[in-house]
Amino acid sequence: MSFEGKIADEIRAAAREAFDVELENIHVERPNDPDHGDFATNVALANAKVFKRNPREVAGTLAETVAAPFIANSEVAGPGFINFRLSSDAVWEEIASLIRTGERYGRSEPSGEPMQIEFVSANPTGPMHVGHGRQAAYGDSLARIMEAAGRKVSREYYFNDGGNQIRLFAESVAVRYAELFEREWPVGDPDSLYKGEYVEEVARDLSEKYGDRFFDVDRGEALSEIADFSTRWCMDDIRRTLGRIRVRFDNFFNEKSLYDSGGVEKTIEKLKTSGHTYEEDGAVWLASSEFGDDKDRVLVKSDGSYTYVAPDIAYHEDKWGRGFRATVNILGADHAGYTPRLRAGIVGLGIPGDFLDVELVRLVKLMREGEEVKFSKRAGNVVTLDELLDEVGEDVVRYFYVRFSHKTEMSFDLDLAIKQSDENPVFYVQYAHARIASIFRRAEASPEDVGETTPDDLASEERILAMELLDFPRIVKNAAAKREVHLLPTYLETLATRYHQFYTIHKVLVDDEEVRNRRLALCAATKNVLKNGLGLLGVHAPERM
RNA sequence: GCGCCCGUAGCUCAGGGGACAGAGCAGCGGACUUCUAAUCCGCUGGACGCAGGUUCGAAUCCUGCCGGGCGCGCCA
Repeated sequence: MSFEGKIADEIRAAAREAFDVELENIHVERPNDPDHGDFATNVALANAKVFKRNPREVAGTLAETVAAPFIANSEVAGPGFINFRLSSDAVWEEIASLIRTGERYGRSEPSGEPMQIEFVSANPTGPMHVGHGRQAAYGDSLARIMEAAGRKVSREYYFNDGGNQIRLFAESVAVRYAELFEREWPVGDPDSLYKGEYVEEVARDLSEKYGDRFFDVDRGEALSEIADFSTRWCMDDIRRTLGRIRVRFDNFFNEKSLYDSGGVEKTIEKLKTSGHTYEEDGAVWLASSEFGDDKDRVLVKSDGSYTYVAPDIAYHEDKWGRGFRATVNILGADHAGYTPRLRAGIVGLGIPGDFLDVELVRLVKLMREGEEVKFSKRAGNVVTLDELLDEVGEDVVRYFYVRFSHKTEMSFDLDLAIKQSDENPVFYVQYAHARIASIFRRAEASPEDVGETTPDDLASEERILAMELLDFPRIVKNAAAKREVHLLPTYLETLATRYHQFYTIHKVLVDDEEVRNRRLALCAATKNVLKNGLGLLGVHAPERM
């Protein structure tokens, strides 16, 4: 059990003993100011009404009543806080346990329902751009954190390989393809075509593989084959890029399979039967406004084709059918208005609305030379994730993406990112790890070999470092519960600071064996936590820098 | 206009209803004969957007306003 939990138990017992009061929700926290002890609680203040006494007086009595071997000292401070200081033995016992636990330190026992996290889900109509990158980094890190918190997680990528955008993309490729043979491929509206350079690349690969055969077959058939080829090309490209930043998926789910299996049709029929649809102007509408949407939405267009939401509802029904009961959808913030209609469809099928649990990731504002770079996929002026990775490197990119709350708009200054890449906070954290590795090389010892050592009295920097290390499991749990990945980078930077401060003041490899062993143990513990923490973000913990 | 999100140091951002609001970058000044100076220490820097409310106590919770972002297609 954590120290917070143990202290809460002690206080509960003390309140019972001294005041015959049963306390609930005892809040124990780590104070910002080290002068306020290792832990503090506001129970006397928060429960002033229950105690019907002066908070300072209550705190004084509780502080006196609390008696446990792991508490070295408890005292009243300020308006009625109780500050606790742990015994060095108790702290050290935890550090020893931390080292023994190794890579499992910070991980919880399996608990909770299996969870499915859907993220990225970028359409295969082009390369991943910097906005997708943020969703990929956030989603994958969240998945890792959830797993550490004990959940079983399935990562899924849903991709749209049918529909209007795909048709447009296939036409775009076809036009380039035709150009390679100095022929024309007639299209409706040239302005709506995709324009990136990669379109030409796809066309070139297409021509290399199939030659000019698409001029001889039926246009619709040709286009369908070109669409298959082009979407596969893009998905391969996307998978390769995801691999670069160490993002993996358990399942790639394609929209087309829902058409092929008749799933979309079945879902629409079910919605019709349930009475939540109606026909108007030749289209089938979902009465989504009954379920909190601003207005009703079209499911089946008057030309018989489906809107995007139709297969997506079927997809979520499929998720439910596969037995998932806890899901998270990670979407770009530009999809905020889309959620209510999807939820309406799900509820219309009799599935609980909270089955659709959405986490919106704010878009990335790209700056170049102080100017915002506006981009659009179709116009082809995107900054791709690959370009960014080429320029600043995988660890920097992954770390930088999740350093800030996914809820805040993030501006990514490309020039600054390149120029300052060696000042990026990720190196600060990694450097602490590399420094420790260097010490163990020098000591010809392995962090795993560090046995039990007595704490003696810990120096201030040693104690502060130790307390920070012991906070790691709580940070992981909290990040999982709040789905705030950025709490980890924030924590890791604080931890690295504590280590660098310790390192500057105390030499590890001293002659005094007891001191040396104690400091090596702290190094081993720090190395372990840094590695585990960086691992949750998909960032390397280098042995040398 | 309606809905969701966001306003904290010059910039990028942390901040579990509590004890003097923090970090990094930028600026200024120090510290390498010593386990990696990609580091450390100090200084400068703030109406926590504004106004009310709840509370013993609000950057944090509630309401209203102001400012910004996104959404409001038979696009995805």
